[in-house]
Amino acid sequence: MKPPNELAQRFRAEGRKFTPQRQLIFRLVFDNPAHPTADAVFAAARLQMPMISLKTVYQVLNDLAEMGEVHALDLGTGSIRFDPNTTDHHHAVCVTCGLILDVAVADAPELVAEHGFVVHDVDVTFRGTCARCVAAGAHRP
Amino acid sequence: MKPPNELAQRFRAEGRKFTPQRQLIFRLVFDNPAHPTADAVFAAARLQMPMISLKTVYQVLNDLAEMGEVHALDLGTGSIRFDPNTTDHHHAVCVTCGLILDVAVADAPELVAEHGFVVHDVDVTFRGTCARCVAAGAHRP
DNA sequence: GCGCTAAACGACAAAAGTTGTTGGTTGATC
DNA sequence: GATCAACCAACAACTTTTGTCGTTTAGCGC
Repeated sequence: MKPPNELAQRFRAEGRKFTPQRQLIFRLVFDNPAHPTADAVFAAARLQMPMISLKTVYQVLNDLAEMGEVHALDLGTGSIRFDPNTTDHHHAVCVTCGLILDVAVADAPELVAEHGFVVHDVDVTFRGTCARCVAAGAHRP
Repeated sequence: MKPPNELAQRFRAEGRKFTPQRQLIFRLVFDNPAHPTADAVFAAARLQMPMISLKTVYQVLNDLAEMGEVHALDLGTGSIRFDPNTTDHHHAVCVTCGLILDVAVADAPELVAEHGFVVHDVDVTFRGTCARCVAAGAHRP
């Protein structure tokens, strides 16, 4: 995801308006490694802009996803999460605390080619317990 | 997933009732490679038992998932899919027709160990276009 | 600065998938 | 057969996400 000031340029270049709401959401998502849900972004946005609506947050996040500036992830946690890191990587989800880690991709599997399946995307999700939860002894609550 | 008659024994051994509804759902899911949703199972069950309720289907499928007899998959298709194949394998989802293929696992990635993350499960989803849809020229509708 | 036009905003409500509640019914066991 | 826990179906609630719509606002040329 581009930094907010470059995003502003891109929005204007594409004829989109660069509203204060969008500006706020950009700042909240940019360089945010927490993989927030739309609701989490909404809660954070509300603190600074109490009148912002959930619909606007969804709209802006979906716009960013359409533009390829963020990735919308379904990690099986019940809601879609947004990731400003658009480089190719996997995710590790802690089943205890919900922590989400970025994981580098090792090898692109050509296995599926045997079925004649053309792979566009590979979504890989590791589920387990993160280091902190292991240390806390909370393997499986 | 065990065959229905063995499942009946396990249910009885655990004190669960082996009702006609459960029996029907077992038959519909057993050896079914289509990865059906709860709603699809419901539709199929209805043909043979018109009075069965969607809640019952969910309840039975969740029971089976809890018992480890089926896997509940969130493949990003909007609803949970149920897979009687409980061996370790990946899935390939055709973004055009929704076909779901089973894919063998090549190697368990130890990458995450570097973060101290203990991996319980690895969910890998390939998204792309299946051979039939490629042949039909429907790469991206 | 000023006005025009398309776009975005917020409030409301609805769609889809899943789960909770409840009261009556049924299965397994003795 | 009698007992009792468990299951069943109907209904409604819940969560996440999206559609609708009238109003407001940003951006752009003058």
